[in-house]
Amino acid sequence: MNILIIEDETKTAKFVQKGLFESGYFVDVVSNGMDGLYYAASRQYDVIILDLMLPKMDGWKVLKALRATDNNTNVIILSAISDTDEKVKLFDYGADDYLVKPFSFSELHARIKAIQKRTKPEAIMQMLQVVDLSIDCVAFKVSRQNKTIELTIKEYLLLLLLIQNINEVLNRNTILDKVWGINFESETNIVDVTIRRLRKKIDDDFDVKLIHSIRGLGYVIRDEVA
Amino acid sequence: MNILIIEDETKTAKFVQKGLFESGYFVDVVSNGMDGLYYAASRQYDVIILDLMLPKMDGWKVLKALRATDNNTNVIILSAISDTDEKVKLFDYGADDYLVKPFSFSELHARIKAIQKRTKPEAIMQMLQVVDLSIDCVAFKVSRQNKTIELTIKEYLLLLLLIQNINEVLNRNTILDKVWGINFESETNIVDVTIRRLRKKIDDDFDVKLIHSIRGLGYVIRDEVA
DNA sequence: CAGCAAAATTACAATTTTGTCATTTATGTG
DNA sequence: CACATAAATGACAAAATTGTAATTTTGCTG
Repeated sequence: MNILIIEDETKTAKFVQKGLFESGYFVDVVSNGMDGLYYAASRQYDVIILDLMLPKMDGWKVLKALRATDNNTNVIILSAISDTDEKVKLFDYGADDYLVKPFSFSELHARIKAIQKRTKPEAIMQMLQVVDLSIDCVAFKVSRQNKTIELTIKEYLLLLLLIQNINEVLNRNTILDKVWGINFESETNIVDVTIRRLRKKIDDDFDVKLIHSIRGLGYVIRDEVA
Repeated sequence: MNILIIEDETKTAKFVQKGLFESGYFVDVVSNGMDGLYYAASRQYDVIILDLMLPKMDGWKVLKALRATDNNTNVIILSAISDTDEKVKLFDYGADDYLVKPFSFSELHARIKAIQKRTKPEAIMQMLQVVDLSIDCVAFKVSRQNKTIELTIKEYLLLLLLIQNINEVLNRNTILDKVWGINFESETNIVDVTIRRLRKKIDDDFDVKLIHSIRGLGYVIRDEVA
């Protein structure tokens, strides 16, 4: 997932870039329209975030030039004002979404995910979601409530297994088999330990717990209140 | 994974129940057709294992009644005899599989897994492919010419970055930024080293090289002959 | 509520990964 | 071909991950 940000206000650009990078996107930033057009032409982006007010060539012209060259990358417009007429005209020009400054990162992120879903329904498949936890399988990124969580491979594979079998209790032998490839009798308690380490990262700091122990059986991640 | 066993022979029922439970399934057992229908209606099962010979209401009637109520849970029939006509008729009635007594537990288990696979199509997975190298992002598996390759996280992220920008030369700073999050000047040669380690695993044993160095610029993975 | 077994937790040791640095090899240029 | 520079390589140390084992806590059952 590649995103191009065309924005001259360094503060906004940095803020958006940081957030997107942490959410697992690849992000390029340019500070004027000319550079933006050049980047947009030379690489395949999934979304372009375009500020309307830019030096040299404003956002309107950039958008027009983009569409004139048959580039139909999704464009999200950042505007300083909320003006319905402007909005309508921008959509006519081929904008895909419109966001008024100032905005929160989660707002922007929601718009991007919505666009992604709209245009590439299968791309969303690489994102798994449970309650407020999301996994980007491709980028190997996990986050809960927009907070990035760093997992090790074992923790990640365990989490993935539990989520792919959501609401199903998996016993230790099944987990040992799928995550560690151990399909013979074993005295190890590595599942317990890894569950512990995973919980520390994805559950300890949150009120709603995702991982539940089922005494005598195993573990389960639930998205329902049980 | 919930399974309902409708079987009056205690011995067979116990034997199947034990095996399935130890394999991680939730199992309910009832000993006659009436109870079976009642259970099937009140809970969502993934598979129903139905004996043909039952007191009160035989397996035929149970199956018919099930399908009449639009319950299309997968049904595996247990029959005492092997009869092609019977089999055909049962499939007409809506059975999903057919097993002749006596059977081994592993036979039954294989049928259950087959049905599972048939009804729940491919798990959510994203596959990336370049030449003869493929990446299963979800399972975190990489292979080339069907040989499994074990990568570390850094190697994996580097590979992914190169592949997501296939045929594009990425310079060291870009790579440092995207894989290591280092977006300031740095004297490190970790990119070179990790490229080396990656090559050892994905290129050294193969004639066609995927990773190419571009002197003065950076690295690229190509799927075209250059 | 006592006793037991399961699960959680912690500390520790073994192993693997990661990054640095020094050295060697390769490539392009005059 | 000699020089300069870039890239490749190998050895090492630091850091992180992984698995084991012992201990504590929790939950169930009589």
